[in-house]
Amino acid sequence: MGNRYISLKDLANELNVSISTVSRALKDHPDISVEMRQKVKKLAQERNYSPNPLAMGLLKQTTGMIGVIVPDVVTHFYASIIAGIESLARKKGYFVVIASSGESYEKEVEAVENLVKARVDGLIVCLSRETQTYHHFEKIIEQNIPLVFFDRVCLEDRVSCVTADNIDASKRIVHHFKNQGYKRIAFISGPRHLNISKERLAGYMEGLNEAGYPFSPELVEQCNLSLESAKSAMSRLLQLPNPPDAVFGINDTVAFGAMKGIKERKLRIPEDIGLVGFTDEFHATVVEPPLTSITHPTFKIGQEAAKQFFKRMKHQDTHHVSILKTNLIERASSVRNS
Amino acid sequence: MGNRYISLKDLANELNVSISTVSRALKDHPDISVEMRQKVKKLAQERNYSPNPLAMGLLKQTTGMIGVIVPDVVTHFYASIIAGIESLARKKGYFVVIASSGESYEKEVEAVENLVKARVDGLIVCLSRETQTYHHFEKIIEQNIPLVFFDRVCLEDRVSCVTADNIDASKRIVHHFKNQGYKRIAFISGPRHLNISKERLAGYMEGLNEAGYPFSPELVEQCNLSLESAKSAMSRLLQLPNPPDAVFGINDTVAFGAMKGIKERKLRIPEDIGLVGFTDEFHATVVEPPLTSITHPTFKIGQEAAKQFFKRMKHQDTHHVSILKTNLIERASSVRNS
DNA sequence: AAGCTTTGTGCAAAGCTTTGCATGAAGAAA
DNA sequence: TTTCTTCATGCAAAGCTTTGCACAAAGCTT
Repeated sequence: MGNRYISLKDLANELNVSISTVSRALKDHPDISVEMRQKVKKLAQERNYSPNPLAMGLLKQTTGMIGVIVPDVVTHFYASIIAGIESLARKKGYFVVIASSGESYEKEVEAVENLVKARVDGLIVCLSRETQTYHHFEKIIEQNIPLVFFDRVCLEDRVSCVTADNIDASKRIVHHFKNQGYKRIAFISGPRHLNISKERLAGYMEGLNEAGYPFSPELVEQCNLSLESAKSAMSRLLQLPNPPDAVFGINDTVAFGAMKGIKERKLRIPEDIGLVGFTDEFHATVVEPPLTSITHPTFKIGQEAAKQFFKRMKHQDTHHVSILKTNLIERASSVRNS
Repeated sequence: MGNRYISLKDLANELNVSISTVSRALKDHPDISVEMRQKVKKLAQERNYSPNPLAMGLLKQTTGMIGVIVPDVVTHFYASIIAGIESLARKKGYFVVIASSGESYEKEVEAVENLVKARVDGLIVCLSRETQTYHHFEKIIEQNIPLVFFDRVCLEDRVSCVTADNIDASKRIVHHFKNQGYKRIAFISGPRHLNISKERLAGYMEGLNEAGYPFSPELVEQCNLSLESAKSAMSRLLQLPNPPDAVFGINDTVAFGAMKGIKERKLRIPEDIGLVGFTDEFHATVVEPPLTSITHPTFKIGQEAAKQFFKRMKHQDTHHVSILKTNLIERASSVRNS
């Protein structure tokens, strides 16, 4: 019936010893006699004692919580990364508290504030698509609170970051298209200020260069990373006087948006137009046709982010940029002859 | 530089007043003079004071955390429900801590223990597919810890539960198939002990009855809710001497597994075989052909679960079974003539 | 037997907040 | 001037754990 948890005090009273004796006995402190230790442990077991994390936290000045901020929680990409973070956190006895920015700058700032007020031990963050100023994170850095970014990152010179090798990946996509005989390769990018946009664009251009293809500015379209805006971007590309015969979308949602746009025009994939996404494994296989894509090792990204986080927890002045290798997996959406 | 948070003590020292004065001033306690209140508030603002939740928690015996246990976190269905829970929790100043059972009974038990040790204020749970005994939850009930189940539920007579109207939904699926001219309707179910299996089977049978269709036991297949096992179940159905011309899968993963099984045999959907899922909105639209399905109001389920949770927090001895209406959305996978 | 070491426990502070009760001063009433 | 209010503020306990230091008793040495 009683809701109350058993405390050291309760055990101490019952055994007629002091709280400190109980505390030490439970930790096998050598000062305590062996019989006492056993007696205490037995009772603790019976009463189902577990130490109060609030008291511990107060003492140790730590909550054992990691705050994670993502643009949204329902996209498989983020859900899977969160799962990766959590797998490591749990091992270390930490909890993960998730906040969603909903791709909004204001909500991101708010989430940071809330999590800090809740005294999380640190933050793991993927920037919202709107975020262009970083005061809120600079404050975190000044306060010496561990901070790790992944995928969409900033302040790389001061905090740990985990990203995919975007340049290399984009280059490989271009080469893959070339191998499959595609000639005019378009790129649907995201907001210019995001590192993923910059890096993937750079890789795309390097790839074109290496492939001996000309760079046509009209083949680079912008979108805000939403499905709808990606679909419009695709439509614009298809309305070009000289439309592309291949498209590379900057991330999973964009790839789907592009696919919808293509299907709407009754064009065939991969015959009329090749499509490659920058996507996580799961989504790529569920659509029709299966999407050729650079697949992110999402779970691993999460784990790496957590790893960097704990490294930072140990060593105040550490930070590190992890660049994870990606995989180009060829599927039906861009393979013409097989 | 300094990592330390400002405490009431710091403010008190700086102002040469006592901690209690500061505490009361911040809450506009009438005992404190107006000037003092203003002075304190100003300094608190400047120093960016925020109360330490650990100390508050210790005092109030509450952590402001809700533990949520789901079979997995990457499935859109659960992710979206969690988002629903969180939206309400956040409003009330609570945090959500997520644990995944991975569909394993042991891990579920472990998750319950861990969350209780972490002193969550209560639990919102969807059972793992393996869970058949409920000791771990009965213990929670005895300890008077608020508990709410959703989707896969148990102990309905003692705790709040949120489910879809499974019987009604299943009936509607059968009628829909009949309207589309399908004659032999199969059902791929899950583990028998789960309420969703029982209820959806019941609805299926009632539906057949109402439709004037005979019930053929061989048309009810069992699977363990994994994609693979659902695919095998589908294969078994297709190998029947008299195979079905319509299939209804018990949930989203099963519907996808069935779809894979059907495609593998080069059968056409909906021409050769109709398919209806019990799915959340998102997945249904991303596959090809788009899946007719009973769509769960996932976000709303989460919100309702949270609502019941807070109701229980207020009133010790409350519990309530919420049954949410579902939607049958007709899409290409089961519509023959349109 | 006196003094020293060893062994086993207890005290109390720190970490932070809230809140009932006490205290002190100032002002008002007698 | 004395006593009683009133007003503003401080004290201390509670909530729980860890840990440095103090203390007491017992056993040992000389």
